[in-house]
Formats: sequence, C-alpha cells, structure tokens
Amino acid sequence: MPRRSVADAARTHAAILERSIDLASVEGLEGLTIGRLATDLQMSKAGVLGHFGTKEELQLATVRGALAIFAREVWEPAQEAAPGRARLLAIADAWMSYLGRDVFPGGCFMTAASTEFDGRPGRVRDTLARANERWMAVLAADARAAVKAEELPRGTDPQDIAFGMNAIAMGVNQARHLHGDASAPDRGWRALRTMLGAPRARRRALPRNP
Amino acid sequence: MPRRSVADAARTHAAILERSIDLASVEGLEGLTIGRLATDLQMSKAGVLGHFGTKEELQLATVRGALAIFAREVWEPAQEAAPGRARLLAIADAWMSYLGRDVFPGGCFMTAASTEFDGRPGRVRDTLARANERWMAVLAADARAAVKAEELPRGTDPQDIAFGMNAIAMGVNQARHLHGDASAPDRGWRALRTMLGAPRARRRALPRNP
DNA sequence: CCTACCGATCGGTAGG
DNA sequence: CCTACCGATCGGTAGG
Repeated sequence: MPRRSVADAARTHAAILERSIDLASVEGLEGLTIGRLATDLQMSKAGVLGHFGTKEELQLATVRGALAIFAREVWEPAQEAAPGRARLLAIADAWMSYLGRDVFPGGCFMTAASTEFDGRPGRVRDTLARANERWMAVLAADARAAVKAEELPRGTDPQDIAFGMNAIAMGVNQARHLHGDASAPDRGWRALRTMLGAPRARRRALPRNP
Repeated sequence: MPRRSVADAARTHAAILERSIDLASVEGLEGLTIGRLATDLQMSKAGVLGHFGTKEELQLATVRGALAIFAREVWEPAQEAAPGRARLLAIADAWMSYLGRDVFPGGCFMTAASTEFDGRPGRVRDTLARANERWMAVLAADARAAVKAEELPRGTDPQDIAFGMNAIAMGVNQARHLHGDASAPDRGWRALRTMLGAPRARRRALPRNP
C-alpha cells in the first residue's frame, strides 16, 4: 500500500475540519473531542491529531474554518451593495438568511464559541474576540457612511448600529435553537429594518439551503 | 465525631450550589465537574455527589439556583413599578445593573447555559427553555399593557419588545465579557430606552455590587 | 460524610 | 496514516 499523497492528506485535513466545525457547533469547542472525531471519520485518534498537533490547534483551525464560512455566507453576498445603508440592509438580509438556513447544525458557531470562551484566557478566546471586533468594525464603517450620506439620522452612533445588529442576530439564534422558533429570522429581519429606518413590507423570500 | 446535623447538611448543600453556579458560569454546565467542585470545597467526590445523586441533577439544581438569583436581581426590583412601560423601564435598569455588577463571574448564567444546551436534548435544556419562555412572557405582558395604555405606539408587537430587550441583554453580555467593554451596560441601557421611547438623559448611576 | 474502587474516556506520545 | 500505550480524570458505586 503506497504512502498517502499530498492531495490525499489535504482532503483528509479538510474532511476533519468540516466534521469538527459541525460537531463543535453542537457540542462546543471543548466538548469536541479527538476520540469522537476519529470515530465519526473512521480514523485513529493519532491520525486525527497528527493533522493539528494539539487540541488547541484543532480548535483554532476549527474557529478559522467557521469564520470563513460566516464571511462567505454573510459578508460576501453584501459586497456588491453600495457602502452605507444599502450594504447594511444587504448584510441584514444575508445574516437572517444564514440563520434561517441552519448553516451550522448547532446554530451560529461564533455566538456559541464566543459565549463558551468569553470567560477563559487563551488563543482561542483571543481569535474569537478579534474576529468579532473586526466584524463590528465592518458594520460600524457602513453605519458611519450611512450617517454621512444622511441615510441614518444625524447624530446616530455607528457603534450603536453595529451593537444593535449583532444583538438582534444573537437573539434570533437563541429563539431559533433554544425554542425552535422558525419565525425568528423574520422577526429579526423586521427589527433590523426598523433600526435601519427601512420599509418592512414586501420582503423577499429567504432562499433555501442549496 | 457526631453525625452531621440536618442544618449542617443544608449548609453544605448550599455551599456546593453556590460554588457550582460560579464555576458553571465560567466553565459551562458540562465543563463543571464533580471532582473540581470537590477539590474547591475540600470535600470528597462522593460527598459532593451524595447531595444530588447524578451530575444531571447537580446541573438542574445549579440552573434553578441561578434562575433564582436572576429573578432576585432583575425581576424583583421592578415589581414595585406600575405595570406597562414603567415596569419595563425598571426591568431595563435592573437588568443592565445586574450585567454591570458581574453577579455571575463568567457573565450571564442563563445566556451561557442556553447557548451551551440549545443543541442538546434533555432535562437541563428543557428547564432553560421553559425559564426563558416564562421570562419573555413576563416582558411581553408588560409590553402589552404599555401598548394598551398608549405608552408604546399602537400596533407595536409585544413579542417584538420582549425579543428586543432579550437581544440587547445578550449583546451587552457579549461586549462585556468577550471584549471587556465596561461601557456595554450603558450602551444597552440607551438602546433599551430608545426602544421603549423614553428620554435617555440624566441616567442614574448604576449601584455598586454590595 | 469518607475511602477505595470501577470501567470509560480524555489529550497526547512512541515508534513504525 | 496505524497500533499500542501513558497518566490523568471523568461520572458513578460499594460499603461503611
């Protein structure tokens, strides 16, 4: 039997990460264990661990993978929109669509991981905190542009907008996963539109998960 | 050495719970272990477990204890206020004060536990979900009274108010514990006042933790 | 409330 | 990528 090729190893690496992201979104980043991952993937524990070295590195890679998915699902689709309120509304659409399609089986990965690690020191927590800060800065930048263009009331604090959008997303995630409230993304969408001063009627349907 | 009295046993029970609540707010309800609890309290594992029987029962007792603290800190202080908007504003004050005083060392226990368990079946999750539903119903009831009394705009959905207040509290908790943002309760307070259509100036200082 | 113990699982390593 | 193994810790039990 020949040694696995580089391409094979990369495929295995990707498969481990995919499973790790899904598992961690349900069980948490600490509840995630190498043994469980190995069983699910029909590998040995050493085989799994060999790709990352330590559990902390596995956790970090898992966080980075989940962040990439969030960016692809929520940030990227809004990049065609004009800076300012139009882009905030596009982000609001993509964000609620993302929450409605259960992109992660256990709910929003970042919300779960941030809550799990906000009381622990370490690199995982730092990575999560920095990512959330960057995301808030992205939202605040568009809010600032919107105020400048008078699309939002003069004197609006851009950080208040970023804070409010993030809070609504957390509330939607809880309503959906703790209570199984399927209408939560719609409620969140209305709250976001109200906050951004946009009309709330004629909402386009949320796209299905492809 | 005489057998421990009933009063002694009750004291031990209370001490275990107190430590368990603090530990779980930092490490999570699953990260909480009987061994760690025993070490902290200088007891044997069997001594700790004897008070609860199983880890699940310990988790349930811990959740109930934390819920009682939340009710004492946020619900009770607002009961003197008149039903409707006045009481919602009193709850908003108490809630932000509670978050600012770090009543639980790891941040809001209910937010952390709900996020941790929203993807797992079982009695702990059911207890958390029911508690959150009850709390949202309390908020919605006062919102309904406020709409009826025309303290909130006609047509306001009471559940939107409950949803919004809960979301803001989650956002404040994250800002405070993931980012160490000491001004988060104040930002949340302003967001709550705006949502409830109340003036935002002349805010009274948050009381210090006694 | 304790000591003493159980099987299972944890993260991780040695060696191939 | 595997087998085989390490010490530590997990939840829980027996017996007192």
